[in-house]
Amino acid sequence: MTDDQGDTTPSVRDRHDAMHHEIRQRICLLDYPPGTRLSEVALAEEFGTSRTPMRRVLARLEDEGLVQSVHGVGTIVTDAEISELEQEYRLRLELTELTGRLDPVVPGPDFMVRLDGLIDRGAEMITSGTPRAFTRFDMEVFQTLLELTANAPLREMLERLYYKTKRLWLTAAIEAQLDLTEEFRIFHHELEAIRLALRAGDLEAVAHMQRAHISMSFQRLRQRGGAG
Amino acid sequence: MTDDQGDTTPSVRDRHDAMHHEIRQRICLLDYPPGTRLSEVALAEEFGTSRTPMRRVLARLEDEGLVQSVHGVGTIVTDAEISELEQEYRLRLELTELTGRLDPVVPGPDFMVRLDGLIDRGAEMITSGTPRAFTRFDMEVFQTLLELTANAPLREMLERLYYKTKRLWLTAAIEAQLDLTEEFRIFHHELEAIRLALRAGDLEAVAHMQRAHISMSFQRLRQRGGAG
DNA sequence: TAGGATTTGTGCGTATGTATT
DNA sequence: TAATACATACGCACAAATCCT
Repeated sequence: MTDDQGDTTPSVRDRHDAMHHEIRQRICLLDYPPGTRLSEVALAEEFGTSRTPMRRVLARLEDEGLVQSVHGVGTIVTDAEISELEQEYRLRLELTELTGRLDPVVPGPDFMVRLDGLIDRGAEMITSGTPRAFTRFDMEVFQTLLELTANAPLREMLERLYYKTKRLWLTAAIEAQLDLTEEFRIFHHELEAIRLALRAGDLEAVAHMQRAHISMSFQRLRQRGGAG
Repeated sequence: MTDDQGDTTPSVRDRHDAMHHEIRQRICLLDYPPGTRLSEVALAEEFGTSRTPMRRVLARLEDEGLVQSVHGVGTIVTDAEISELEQEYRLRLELTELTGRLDPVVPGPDFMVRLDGLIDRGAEMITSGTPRAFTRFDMEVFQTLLELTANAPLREMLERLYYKTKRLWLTAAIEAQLDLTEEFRIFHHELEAIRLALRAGDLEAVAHMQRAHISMSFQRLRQRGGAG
């Protein structure tokens, strides 16, 4: 009798995924900004485990490029110049477009209801949102729109690229003194456009819409970053 | 004084990469066919280390989808149906095409010399090659052609997809009773076509050439696999 | 059905490397 | 320059889970 159904005791893998997900989110929310030294023992204690499983999580984060462990020094949250980020952004553009061609999933009415809810929350966030809340919201939207393709490896790679680029977006956006309220507004507009395309059942248009906005978002970052 | 240059003592990461590379190659060469149970202690002893670093390697292979560790059972080399492989193949097609557009690298004369050498070896292999030698050769060609793009994340993802699909190609090709000599011949022809495109400096053509051949290769596999 | 053999997962002490004083 | 502090890397012993007899 294993836990193949229902909520019995969480398996080893579940705990691993939960810790990985949590720490990855902290990195993207800048709870652990680039350069932060993460302590194996401190994290292990916090999550109620020992160093060994935590090292497994940190190793995975290292393979994903989010942290780097150096013997004798520590596990440091990685940083990158905008120029280094550009390769990842351009690849992310192309993979995003692929979601419209590779195993697209026409969403059901429940999906549209969830999207409506997200868009409403996004509208409220324009005036009252903090950078942190906005990032959380962005992550939630990303995970939702990822359901529009059934191609598992594509989803996996898009997720990797998203977290690797998104965490530095917030850092760079603050440093470049971008008008975050304006960014919120643009994002909200993007979501409405995506909803329109979804209602028309045009998943390729949805993908191109996302691609265009990611491209413009990076463009704004680069212009301000290069200027100021 | 660290080992940043020259051949001083290999670093921790070097040993890790070497073990990972070796075991991954064994999986693709069918030294460890799908379903094989890998022993942590046996592998650790063979590589002259303990379980801990070996577990780190196996964990990475698990993240890459090549093996799966189950508590109390063992670490098993994963298997997949052709239908499951199709998603990965289609994504690989698209990423291969991207190598011609994302940070293409015009190769120098030394690269062309190496390619000439590879093509010559490929010609010999048509008559005298074993499936194992052919796979090794295919891996070497893949790594060489990967140099034609400078986009690091694209290379990384292409590598992941290559090993995840290639290891099952050999299994499926043997089971579907494909004419391997004919496959060798086709591959050699592909390489000559790629060389032609490279001499013309048309990297986009090189990418499309690779894409076309990967597509046709999978097509042959699917036809025979579905028929017999 | 129960028990033993085998395997992966966990916890912790120790070794090794780095940075700072 | 040397010593001390502290971090990750490693190795081993034990716990937990599964399979086979």
